[in-house]
Amino acid sequence: MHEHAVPSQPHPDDLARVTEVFKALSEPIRVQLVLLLTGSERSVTQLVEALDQPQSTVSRHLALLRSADLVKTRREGTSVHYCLADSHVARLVQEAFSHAQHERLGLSDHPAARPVPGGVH
Amino acid sequence: MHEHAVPSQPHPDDLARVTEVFKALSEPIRVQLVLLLTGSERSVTQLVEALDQPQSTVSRHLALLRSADLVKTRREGTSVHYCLADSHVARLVQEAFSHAQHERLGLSDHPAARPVPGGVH
DNA sequence: TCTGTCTATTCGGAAAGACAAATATAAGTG
DNA sequence: CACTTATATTTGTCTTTCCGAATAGACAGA
Repeated sequence: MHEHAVPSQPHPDDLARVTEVFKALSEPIRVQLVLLLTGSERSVTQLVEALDQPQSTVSRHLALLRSADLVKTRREGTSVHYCLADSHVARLVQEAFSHAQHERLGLSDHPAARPVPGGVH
Repeated sequence: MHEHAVPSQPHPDDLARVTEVFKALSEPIRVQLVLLLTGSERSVTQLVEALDQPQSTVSRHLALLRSADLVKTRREGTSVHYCLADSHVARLVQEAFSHAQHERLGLSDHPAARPVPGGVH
């Protein structure tokens, strides 16, 4: 298994892109936005309500996610609906949570990705 | 597939941990350090040479990675050897590069993770 | 202990990023 | 056009983070 590997000297564009994505996901509110958009699109209003944060704050973070091409928008009348740009981000975030969960549950090293439905409480 | 999912309202500790990890990986030099440590441990001197950065800079970033429990150290005489704390980080970074590569190559959405050996030049 | 090597930490300044109120823009309604 | 709703952007302030020279600490050999 694992015949594939990124060389320790990666393509500069890839390195830049990777860090851009990680930076975009380095704030709790933005990770939460990604989670909320995983599986279903949502309007800004819905996101503001879900996060209970000022509208300008949510909008600003959405703008950042959009400038990183992690989310797309669709206008519908006066409201704007956001959704994930592709499955990449969701997958990445999913995996990160899987790891965090394992750590929290005291598991040493995970043998195979195996998150729990509902997220283990 | 994909019966598992993180709830849009994740465990607070997990959210904190996830953003901590993403933040740790949001700088090019730190991602490069992880790449260099993937598969083999390295001394600080080796890392300094590989990255061609001031020793204090490399050491400072290593310290951050260590405080995030992403790397471990082993002392050997006067030198210190770093290695990844577990397979989580490597996996996450690996996946991020796989995504970046796909994007760079103009592929729309990847159907299944399938990185290229050597990283595609 | 003195010296050289290797690594970690400190420190001051610069740059980047976050916050939220206020303001601007866009679209629909009458 | 006037008005409302929904979203975006501007603005000033504050916090965080980064950089790297300088300094400190740890270890081995003489």
